[in-house]
Amino acid sequence: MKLSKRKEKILKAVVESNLSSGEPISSKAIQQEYLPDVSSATIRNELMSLEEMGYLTHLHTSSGRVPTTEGYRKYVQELMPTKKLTKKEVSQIQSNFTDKLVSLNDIMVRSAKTISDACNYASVVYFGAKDTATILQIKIMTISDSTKLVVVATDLGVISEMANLGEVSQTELDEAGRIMTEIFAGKPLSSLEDQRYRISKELVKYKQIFETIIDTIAKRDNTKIAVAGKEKIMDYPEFEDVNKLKNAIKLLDNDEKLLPILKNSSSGDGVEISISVGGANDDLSIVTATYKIKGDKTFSTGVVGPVRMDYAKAISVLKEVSDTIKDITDKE
Amino acid sequence: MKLSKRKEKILKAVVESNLSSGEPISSKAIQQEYLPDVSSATIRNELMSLEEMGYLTHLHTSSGRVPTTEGYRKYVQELMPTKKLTKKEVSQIQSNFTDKLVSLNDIMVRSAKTISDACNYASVVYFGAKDTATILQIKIMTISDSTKLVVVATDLGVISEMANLGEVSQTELDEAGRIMTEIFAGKPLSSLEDQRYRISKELVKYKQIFETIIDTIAKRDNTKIAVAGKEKIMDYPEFEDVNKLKNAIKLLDNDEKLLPILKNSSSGDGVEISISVGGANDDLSIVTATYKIKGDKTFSTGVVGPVRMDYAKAISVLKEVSDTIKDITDKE
DNA sequence: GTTAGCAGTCTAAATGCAAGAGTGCTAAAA
DNA sequence: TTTTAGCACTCTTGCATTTAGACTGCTAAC
Repeated sequence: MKLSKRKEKILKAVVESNLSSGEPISSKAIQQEYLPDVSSATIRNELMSLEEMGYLTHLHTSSGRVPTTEGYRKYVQELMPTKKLTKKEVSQIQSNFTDKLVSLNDIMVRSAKTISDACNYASVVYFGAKDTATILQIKIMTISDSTKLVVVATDLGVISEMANLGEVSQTELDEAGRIMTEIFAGKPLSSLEDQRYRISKELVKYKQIFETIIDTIAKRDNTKIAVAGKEKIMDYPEFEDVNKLKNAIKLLDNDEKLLPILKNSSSGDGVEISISVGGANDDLSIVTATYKIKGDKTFSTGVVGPVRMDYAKAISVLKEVSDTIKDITDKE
Repeated sequence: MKLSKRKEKILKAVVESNLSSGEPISSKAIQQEYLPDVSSATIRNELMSLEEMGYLTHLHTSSGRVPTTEGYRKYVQELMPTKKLTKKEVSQIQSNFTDKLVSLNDIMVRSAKTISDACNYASVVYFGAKDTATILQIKIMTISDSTKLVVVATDLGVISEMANLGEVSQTELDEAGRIMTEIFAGKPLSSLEDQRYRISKELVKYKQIFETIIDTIAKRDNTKIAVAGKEKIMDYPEFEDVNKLKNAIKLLDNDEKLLPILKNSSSGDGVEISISVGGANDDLSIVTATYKIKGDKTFSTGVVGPVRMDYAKAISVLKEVSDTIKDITDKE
């Protein structure tokens, strides 16, 4: 439904006022600060109408208006001005990616840190590409009698993990690596898990080695999400409430909870905003930007902050970071 | 100063009551629950005396007594009963270390998780041994044209990290690895940093490679402390206060703040208790256990919880974990 | 369609009161 | 000298009441 110009102005005023102060706003204040040309009574009428539409709400009879989640959504979708980052901010972001990133983990961790620093909220990075990264080569190296190092090189970076394979000669390890490379080269990383059954049946000789390697890589993959800047959101006034703070931290510390939210909101390509995510976490918003790199590999970045956060800035930062990552990974 | 038997009993009663309830205790309650043989008036006199000595305090005229930090200290040092872990608890702890640990990181992370789970507080692990681990071998492997994998094997486990060394042949890498092994084998890990100047001067040919490797390993080493179970302490009632909660989380999220506390309290060998650590963090206690493994390498484990925590249990858990780690590392 | 004006509602802060908890002191008992 | 009973005193906590102030919603006039 299309709002009248004046209703748009008023909704915008309510949201922006709430964004900066966190307090409800009265009809009189709207008149004084945003719309001096009409009377507060007229604004009151409009407010009532916007409230009926579900964009605003009322805490009690004599309190000013605050936007509903719906109101926020309308704002970010239709009314919000875009914000351009300053040159300084852009170069600040880019400077975090000047040295070459060699492991998948590096990219995630670095991105998360960069985003969080740039917009002063917490940030999450989900590198969906991790599952679909294309395997290039698998090597196993001898470290000590029983400890071996498994290295999986992919088109997006390298994963290396120690594994305890027992006493196996380097010759055998080389062969095992060669065979695994033959089977998996060109396939996505996730195929390691998927084809576990087939492999262990087909290649009886190295069954034990394969299984250990698959377990090791799979285990390593458990930390799927990089989170940065948790401490940053603690200072926003909405988290003066202990329970809200606890909820926020528990969410950010828990990959299992975070993942569905991230995956869900990043269904489309591009920027998506989820306001009031999670049942108990009414006070958290997540702005996500999902991009494809190297063709079809998803890369989701997100800013996690209070519902009244600077959405415009968050979006700009995410776009900048995503573009930078894209540049890096596609260049190679 | 030695306390009379009765004063000891009363101090013990106040501390233990406070430990379990978190509330101040009155003279009458002490009489009923701990010392039925004397009147509450007598207890009141003793309480006054203990207060003068600095072990107890008073929130206001008509409130019961709570222990001071000094009182807690006296308690844990002289009055606390030792607590034996149940068989179940012991095997629970040991079961976390059954599969072989191959990297230094593994040991830290696993220990932290185990401790936190066993006593339901947050835990920190500082593997001082990391700096002094003896280097056994250094290898550099080719992953792609420019990306190489640096592997440093030590007596305590392996460190592997990706580095961008540019286009160098495997032959050269082998030689560089061989030379570095020759120089560093038998020396502590920290010598990599320490001898940076000497090396880069002595071995001009591989200077670039050496420096990159040293940087890489040093960078990796930045995360010196493993922290686990942050979310566990959030549910203790003392952290209903937002600021206390914030302080606790900020401390646990900040290695730079944590390290001096850990290093400091683990100056001696064995168990140490720091109550009310950090200026603003009056409500956190850290119980640390520091041990030497493989001769002279320090390994500090710690339990971080509210001041009124189950110290006896924490100590037992730390001892058990430390013993287990010692077994593992010394066996090899 | 817009506005002024006002009654009505709700909050938030201040005030006062009563009940209860626990101490500190005194004087008597052991 | 130590212990105890008893009581006055202090402070907290919870509750009810009041008051001032902030806004709205409605009505009637512009």
